[in-house]
Formats: sequence, C-alpha cells, structure tokens
Amino acid sequence: MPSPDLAFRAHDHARCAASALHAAQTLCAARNLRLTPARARVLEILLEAHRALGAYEILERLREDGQPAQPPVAYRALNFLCENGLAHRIERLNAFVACVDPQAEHDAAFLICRRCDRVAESPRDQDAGHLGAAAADAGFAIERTVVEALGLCPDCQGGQP
Amino acid sequence: MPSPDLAFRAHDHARCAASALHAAQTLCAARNLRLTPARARVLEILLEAHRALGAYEILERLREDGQPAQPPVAYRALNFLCENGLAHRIERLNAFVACVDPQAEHDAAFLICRRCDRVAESPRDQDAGHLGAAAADAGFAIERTVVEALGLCPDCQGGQP
DNA sequence: TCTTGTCCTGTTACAAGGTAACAGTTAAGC
DNA sequence: GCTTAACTGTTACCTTGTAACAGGACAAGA
Ligand SMILES: [Zn+2]
Ligand SMILES: [Zn+2]
Ligand SMILES: [Zn+2]
Ligand SMILES: [Zn+2]
Repeated sequence: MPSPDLAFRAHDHARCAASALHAAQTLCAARNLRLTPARARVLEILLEAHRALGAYEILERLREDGQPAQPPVAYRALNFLCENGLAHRIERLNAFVACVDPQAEHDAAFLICRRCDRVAESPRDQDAGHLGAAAADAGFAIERTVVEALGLCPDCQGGQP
Repeated sequence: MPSPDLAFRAHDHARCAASALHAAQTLCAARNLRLTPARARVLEILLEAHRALGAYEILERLREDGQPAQPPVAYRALNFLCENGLAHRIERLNAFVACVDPQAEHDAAFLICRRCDRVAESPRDQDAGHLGAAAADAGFAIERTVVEALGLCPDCQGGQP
C-alpha cells in the first residue's frame, strides 16, 4: 500500500500512475469487470492529474483526445470507477480522484488541499470511534461514511490564504 | 446539549424548534450578529423541517410566505447561518440542516438517513484518531473536517432499500 | 441634521454540476 | 448465428450555486 501522503511529495509519478492503472486492469480481470477503453481513459486522466478533477474537467480532456463527448460519457465512466473502488468521489469538491490502491468498493478518508486540489487518501479505521457508538445508540445502520479533511498541504502552506 | 439521536425519535418538536431559535437569538445578541428577519425565517424553516433541506426547497417555502424570492436570498441566509454555527451544510446531499446546539463555528459529525433525509448531529471528537496522525505525518494542516455517515434511521430500516 | 460608510436586500442573468431517455452498437452466452 | 445484456452516443433538460449591480436600512461621526 502506497504511503497515504504520497500525493503531497515529489515522486516518480509516471510510474505511480502506470502501476495504479495496471492494478486496476488486474482487479477488473479478476472480478470480471469490463474496463473498456472509455473507462480506462477516464481512469488514466485521473491518475495523470493525481488530484481531484471535476467531471467537466475530465470531459475537456476527453475532447482533447479528438472526439466530442457529452456529460453522460464522463459520468458513466466515473460511476463505474467509483462503484468498483477504482476512484472516489470527493463530496466537498464535487470532484473525483483515482484510488491509489484499488480494491473492492471501500470507504476511505481524504486530506484535501483547498489551494491545489491535491488529495491524499488514507485508509479509514472502520466505525471511527465516537460516531459508530452514537449510531449504535440511535439504532442507525451506517452503510457508508464520508470523511474529508480540508486544509493546506505542505507545499501550499506559508503563502497567502 | 440535546441527545444526538433526537432527530430519529418522537419528541415535542414545536418546543425543540422554539428553543433552538431562542438559543440562536441569544447567541447572535451576544456576538453582535444581526439575525435579520430573512435569516431568522430561513433558520425557522430549517428548524421546522428538522431534516436536511435543499436551498431550492427553502426558496419554495420562502415564496409560500408571499413575496417572490430569488436563489441568492436563500444562499445568503444559509451562508450566514453556516458561518456562524447556526446551521450546517450536508455535503453529501447538497443540503442544509439547522444546528441543534448553536455555538461558535464548529465541525460536527452527522448521521444521515438516505430515505427520509433526517439528520442527527453528533459532537465530533476533534482530530479523529487515524486521520489526525496521517495529517501530522504528511505535514498537512487540517482546517475543517467533514464527517457524514449515510445509512438508514431506525424508522426507515426493515422496509424496501 | 446631514453625511458617509457599511452591511443587508432585490433582481437579473448565467455558470457549473448532473441526469432521463432513447436510439444504436458491441460483446457474451447459448 | 441468434439472443440478450451491457455499453455508447446524443439530445435535451433539471438542479445547484454565483457574479454583479442597484437600491435601502442603519449607525457613527461631523
Ligand atoms: Zn503519483
Ligand atoms: Zn496544496
Ligand atoms: Zn425537533
Ligand atoms: Zn429515515
């Protein structure tokens, strides 16, 4: 598992993206999922950016590939990727980020830089403390938990707000 | 402090809403904030609903009061309420909910029923375990954390999905 | 009292995010 | 090969959110 703060540090990103893409291919083969060209291309775009991209930013990049492309193209690919744990939606940004360690659908926690939109994914301790207890008390059945910390990454601190 | 799961249980809601509104007035007086009629009305609408409302749902209710009302009216009031800890934005729903225990701006954790949109607010243990540590390791400065658990409230369990 | 700046409101017009629905195409399974 | 299910292309639309500007309320000071 890659270090969670990788996104915020210099690294051989070409290799990082290639290996995540390869992991995705392997996972799809194993689980009999069809990582079609459209889906693979969107994942690739997310991996190259290594930060949160809005659906319409992804659309732009798809269009740069040549063909036109309408919003459903991007959303369908993103739904597939998110449903299968290859990408995550960042609620706070209405944006999407590639998963660095693809697995079956999984929740995660995120550190989101509000200046540069880079996102670090951190494995999430299930039923994090307090909240799990509060839910149990209330008889509430948790299905999915969103944990997103907003702030400034190391590179973006020490400048203007 | 009201019990966190209050939203999911039967309670004297007229009293619950009135007391929250009163608390808001007190807090605004103490902090020299202007809880103008427009703002108070939006807070009242949120308190009456006791669930998450979209900005455009709030707009509808404002219009039922007589005057027309354009989106910025709702958003301005909601921004004021959120900035001052009188309401919270639920990212996952693009919706807003009144705070049951208004204080200075504060983060909270939420239990959100995906069937009925009722929302329970739970006090959040600051720098929740793991994530705080991961942030410190990465040199990431957390400013605000979103914690939203999605699931089914007691009333909505045991039926269709 | 008048003046001035600040904050709040009303309104227009639009940007950004997201989806329903349908027709056509590809690929899997028999 | 034929059938069926899954994927793609496209149109048209809905929902959410904001920039920008003009006007009004109000307090503080001259
Ligand atoms: Zn990388
Ligand atoms: Zn940054
Ligand atoms: Zn109540
Ligand atoms: Zn419910």
